Amino acid sequence: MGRSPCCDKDGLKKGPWTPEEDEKLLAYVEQHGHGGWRSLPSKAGLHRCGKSCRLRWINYLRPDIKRGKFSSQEEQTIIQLHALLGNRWSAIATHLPKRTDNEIKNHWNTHLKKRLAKMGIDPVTHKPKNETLLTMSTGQTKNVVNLSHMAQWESARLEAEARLVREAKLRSYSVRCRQTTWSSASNIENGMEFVNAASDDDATRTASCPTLHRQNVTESIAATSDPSDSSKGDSGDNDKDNSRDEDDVSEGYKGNLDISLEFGSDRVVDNVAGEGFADLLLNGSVDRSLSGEGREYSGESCGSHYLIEDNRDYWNNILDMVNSLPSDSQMF
DNA sequence: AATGATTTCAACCGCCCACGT
DNA sequence: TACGTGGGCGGTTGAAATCAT
Repeated sequence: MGRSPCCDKDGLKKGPWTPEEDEKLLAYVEQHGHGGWRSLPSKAGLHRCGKSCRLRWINYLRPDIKRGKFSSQEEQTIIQLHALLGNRWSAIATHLPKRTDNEIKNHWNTHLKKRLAKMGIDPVTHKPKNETLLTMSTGQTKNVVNLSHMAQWESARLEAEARLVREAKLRSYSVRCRQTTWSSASNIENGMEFVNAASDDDATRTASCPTLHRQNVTESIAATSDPSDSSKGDSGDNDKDNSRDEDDVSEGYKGNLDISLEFGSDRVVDNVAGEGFADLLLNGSVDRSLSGEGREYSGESCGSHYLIEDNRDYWNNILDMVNSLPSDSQMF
């Protein structure tokens, strides 16, 4: 199906925005709010395409935008999220408050990508690029190699989360934060927490209510502390408090994981993907999040103590590697 | 100081998806 | 169900800024 252009191209201005145009757009948005971009230009007295107006607002005029140099913390976050999410800039941007996807994308392309390349890491796959890397210290090499494995695993899992969300949405679930037994155990293995929210929109808006789902994690662990139970899988039998629908979701989650790469709506994935990870990266940072500080559970209760240690070391090393790099100017 | 090369980043473009009719 | 529309996304472009010679 074809579609008409978003606007009549004739007579519309392109290129850099003038201060006068900015003023008009700002004034209009302040008075009427944003949205309705197609009709906005004529209403605002702008000879611009609606898309152009939207972009200008989102990337420049929006009041909650932070401009200027990226902090090392922000750069770390971008690198780590890129390892997990790839070029999903909008998803990455949701974890960098006040930064736009465009800005992040530009920063990646102009700085971070080169930095990783300089380190011998393929910025696309986050895998070591050549054999020279093998001469690095054993631990570092191991961790870099692990990155791709973990990224692939996480991608598959996040896709499964997305599917779960879609299925849940279809069943008209009410919005809530919850944890399935399976996801609790596996997320703890990775030092991460995820939420199976019923609505992707609400999953985005309400974030993951970190406090609440931390509690849920603890509760779920307590309920499934017997490794034999979790190894049997959760079909609802060992989680009597859950509704039938929730059991269905758990089943779907487990059943779909292995085929998860076949499907996926990026936007849904993005929404889901970010929640726990944002908490991990921005609030707890790696050390705190992975060390289990202030939490009740232990990795061993899930039979995965070594995984926690492994991943913690792994991420710490990634951070160390990034931190050890001099700033852009020194490096390049 | 002049000039060419390189880098940066704002903006555009085309595509995709969700939603309404 | 098919179609039209709006909004959003990621890739790319090109002018401006910066750097190197």
